[in-house]
Amino acid sequence: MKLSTFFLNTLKEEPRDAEVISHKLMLRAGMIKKLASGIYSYLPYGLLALRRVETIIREEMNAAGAQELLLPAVQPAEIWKESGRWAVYGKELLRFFDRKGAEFAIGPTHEEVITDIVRDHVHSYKDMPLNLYQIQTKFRDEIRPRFGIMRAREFIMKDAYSFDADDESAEKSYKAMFSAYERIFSRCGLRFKAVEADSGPIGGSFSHEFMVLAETGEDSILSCSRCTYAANQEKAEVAKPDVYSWEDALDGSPREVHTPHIRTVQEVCEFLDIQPQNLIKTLVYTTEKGPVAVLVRGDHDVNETKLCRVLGCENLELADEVFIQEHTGAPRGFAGPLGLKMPMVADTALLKNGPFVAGANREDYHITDVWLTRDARIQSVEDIRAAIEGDSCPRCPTGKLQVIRGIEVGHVFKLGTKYSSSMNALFLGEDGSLNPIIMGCYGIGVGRTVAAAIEQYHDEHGIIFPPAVAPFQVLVLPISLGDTKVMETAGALYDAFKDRGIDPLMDDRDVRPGVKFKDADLIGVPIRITVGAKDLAGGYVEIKNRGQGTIEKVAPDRAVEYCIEQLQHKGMMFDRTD
RNA sequence: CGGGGCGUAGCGCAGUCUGGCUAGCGCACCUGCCUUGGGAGCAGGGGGUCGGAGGUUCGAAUCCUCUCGCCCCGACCA
Repeated sequence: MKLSTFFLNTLKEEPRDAEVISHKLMLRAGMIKKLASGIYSYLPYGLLALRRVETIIREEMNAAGAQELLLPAVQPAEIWKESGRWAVYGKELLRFFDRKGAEFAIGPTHEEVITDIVRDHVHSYKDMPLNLYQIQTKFRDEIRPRFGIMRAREFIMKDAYSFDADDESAEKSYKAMFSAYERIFSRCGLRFKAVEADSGPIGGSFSHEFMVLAETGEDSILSCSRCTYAANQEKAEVAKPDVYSWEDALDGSPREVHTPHIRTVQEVCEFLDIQPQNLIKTLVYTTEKGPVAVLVRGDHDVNETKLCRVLGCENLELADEVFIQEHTGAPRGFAGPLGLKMPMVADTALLKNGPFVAGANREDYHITDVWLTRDARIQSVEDIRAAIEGDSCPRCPTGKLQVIRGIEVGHVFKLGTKYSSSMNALFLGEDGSLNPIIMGCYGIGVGRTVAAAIEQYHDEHGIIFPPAVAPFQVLVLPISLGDTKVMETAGALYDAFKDRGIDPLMDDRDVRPGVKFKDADLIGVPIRITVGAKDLAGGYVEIKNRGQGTIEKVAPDRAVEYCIEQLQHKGMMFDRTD
């Protein structure tokens, strides 16, 4: 491709609305253009990168035995009502009417559609295992789209669905996808981590998220320093602490102290001269099963996902001021476990390091010398707090959890029979019994993967594409268009790359060299070959590795070979498996 | 949905408080000269219903009312 005719417009100045690096660079490098909030066009340069990722995904999915199909973006309300999600999905599902008044939605995901297909075509255990996938545009009407293509409303996603006759087979399907994902992100050249995730209300025993590691990532990951345990913030467990002994618990007995207008953790600590870890924070939640008091240490936060699972409830909300006054007998800030008349759940951390200070359920009073299991009627002690840096690993004896940031690019989970049951996707087993198909679902944000690659690989000059994702792997940059020798050499290199099956980009624009160099750095082509008159007189061209910043002088007739070696040697080559 | 901010040329901005000649600047774009190893210089040029509607006024980018869009923080969420 010749740059003089390629549809590419780079920007010198930073777009005002862009916040994160990948968004800024994608706009500046002419990859995308915003049409509306969370809705973007892919311009040719951006599309090339997107296609690279798509191709890798396609190859690995096919290699794993999945079959590609294409599903409609517009979906009738009926199938959503059948699965029960029409009522549950909320405003994120963009709904509308057609001319006849029939109700439709734009697909945010395709479980219903795929289940509808499979229930009509799969009737026997002999038809499985089956794995079908699609790569296409989806729409979720996000409350707040941001970060450009990373969290857009319209986005391109690969979704695969597996169908199995029994759990063992379903687990195999899951593992096959898991390792396909490892290959996909490895081939993209990304540093990533698969972390345990909460499978949410859908249930199921497995769920993993694939996170591209980047400082600017939106998600927190807790990862063990010693073993392989890693989980997202929602799921991350905390090791059970040693429980205090009853001898310790004997000293002191609960005493009320006057704490006028002292209600926040910080205020109580200052007033009584104690540390937050010596305080019991009592939070009142309302659920569909009634109110519940949740006790955590003053320096800890409740993890509502874990709490929900422990309580077995679906809706969880912090109670308001009025509710608290009514049920604890005191305004917000003075609730405590002693004498509280509602179910209580305490976090495991409260089994250790007593005694504690807690609210007295009486305005302007707290209670000191509280030993939780001695003094309060606690229904259950569970792991319900958010894990934090330095917590003990739940899987190994000595590891500590550390917090790292990541961008979620993939999610694999077991759906079980949620959709097959509600939508009647049944099959006949070997024994003649009729059962719902066991499903799994495996997504990859394609556009987000491109953004994540940029987020992970860039410097102050621009993008540094991993070669497998790069729209072009090589850029031929002749310095002076007026010099015949330069243009001949550049042209020969350009043709030679094409002969070797590499599509090079040639900057044949009649602009000053500085402009070309700046653009080359910005758009992040992995290898740049500069052809200049002086170098040619010396018998060489200059080959720059964008990632390493190294520059080598190489004879023109060896240049193509050298570049290919570089791309292969550094593991940078776009390596095909099919 | 709550709080904050912004809409003036493709991009980045000034002008708005305190109304007044033909609405400016930088980048980008076009023409010419010149230049050619890290976003050169000179000269000339094109491009705007100042987000939209209504109002006040002799006169509105500027003041008032309504409205639409966009961004950030928060709440929320695959």
